[in-house]
Amino acid sequence: MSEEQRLDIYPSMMISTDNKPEKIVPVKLGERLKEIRKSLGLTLEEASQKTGLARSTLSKIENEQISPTFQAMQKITCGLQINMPQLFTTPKRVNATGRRDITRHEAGKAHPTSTYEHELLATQLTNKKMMPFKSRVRARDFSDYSGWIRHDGEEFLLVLEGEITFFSEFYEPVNLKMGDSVYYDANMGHMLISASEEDALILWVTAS
Amino acid sequence: MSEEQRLDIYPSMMISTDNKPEKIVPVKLGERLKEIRKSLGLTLEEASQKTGLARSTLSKIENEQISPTFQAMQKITCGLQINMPQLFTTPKRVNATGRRDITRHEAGKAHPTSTYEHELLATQLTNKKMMPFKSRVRARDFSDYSGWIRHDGEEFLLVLEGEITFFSEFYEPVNLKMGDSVYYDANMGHMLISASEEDALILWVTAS
DNA sequence: CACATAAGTTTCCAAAAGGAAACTTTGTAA
DNA sequence: TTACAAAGTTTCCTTTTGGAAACTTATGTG
Repeated sequence: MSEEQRLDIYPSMMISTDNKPEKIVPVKLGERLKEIRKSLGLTLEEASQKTGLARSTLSKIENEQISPTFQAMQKITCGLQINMPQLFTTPKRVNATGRRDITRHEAGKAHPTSTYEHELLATQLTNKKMMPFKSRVRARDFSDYSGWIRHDGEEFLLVLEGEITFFSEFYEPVNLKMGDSVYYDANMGHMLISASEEDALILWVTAS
Repeated sequence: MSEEQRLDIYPSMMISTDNKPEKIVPVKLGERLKEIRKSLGLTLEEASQKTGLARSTLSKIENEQISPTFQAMQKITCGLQINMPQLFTTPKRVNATGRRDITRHEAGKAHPTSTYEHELLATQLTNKKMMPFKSRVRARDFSDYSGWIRHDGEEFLLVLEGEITFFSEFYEPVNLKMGDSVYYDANMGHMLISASEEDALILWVTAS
């Protein structure tokens, strides 16, 4: 399969990349931190253990009694596994909201090619950031392809059934069994073939 | 829980988060500040006047001799008319290429919470557009949650094992069996519980 | 209800940040 | 090269942060 072919399975993939300039409003850090901690279901004590900051310190930060040092903030973001900007931005609700699209088992939109049988998921929705589909991998050999597959964005792949060999431009081929997954930049040449007796089934999600 | 993000499922989500708990590298704040100041063509003295911080203080911050307080950082961002995130993110983040991260079956990074057992995938890569993880759904009831889960971005969910009930703010609850999937806006309130005898296993991919 | 326990706040002190001024370095002109 | 000014760094001291423990406030439990 050439790369044009590959691209044609991305019809509704015009992804809304409305990168609005992040307008950061000075936010009450303490308040925000408390929100975050609560949303994680953590007590001060637990947060203390995760961050390495004393629970008294966290309390004071949350109540705006002190202004944490950058160091302290790093401990917080790192310990709670969040990123800095999250501490300053209150999650905005500007993007689309309220959409939902269910795809029942094997009820996706079929899209066969010479090397795959794709089953597109959530095709009712357009303008989505991700494009999920299941694929039955029929290719068995290099020669089933006419070259590297390559396109914009990033791709996540999970093996649902069987086994595949994942080839990519800059890495050794690797075998992936059921349950294994790989995340890669899709502009790096890639392709894959079934390595199991039955054609493998994979889940693919792409984003650009 | 109110409308804030349900952060516990977004551990290493976007920019900058390294996965090492203690070994924080992320930002050389001082270096970054110096870059910014230079690019504005300001001397320490001028920056001092604009920010209200002593020039000695600015010097020490730039040379990483001290860790500024949040207050100081606000004075900086405000005085120099920049956004907080600019201090943490190096602007040169463009489309990466050639990255690849394999996660073997059940070899993801565990991240248990009260309602889920998450297994984060592809955690070696940072700055990715998507965040994939598998989750064992332990919640069995509404009451296991303290409110809608809600956060930025869009989410794709595929049931790998068992059965779940998917609740969302604007739709009737719906049951999803193995192989079923759903795509939705994550800022619409949502939550889910296992409906099968065994706790269900799902694949989740989020993007924002 | 009193009691036990967990969650959160305040106190107190050591440690670190922030500011004024002294000091050093860099750049420029004679 | 010296003289000088501007830029940047370090010192010294005051103010503030951050941590341990005492204290107060919620949340059950029998």
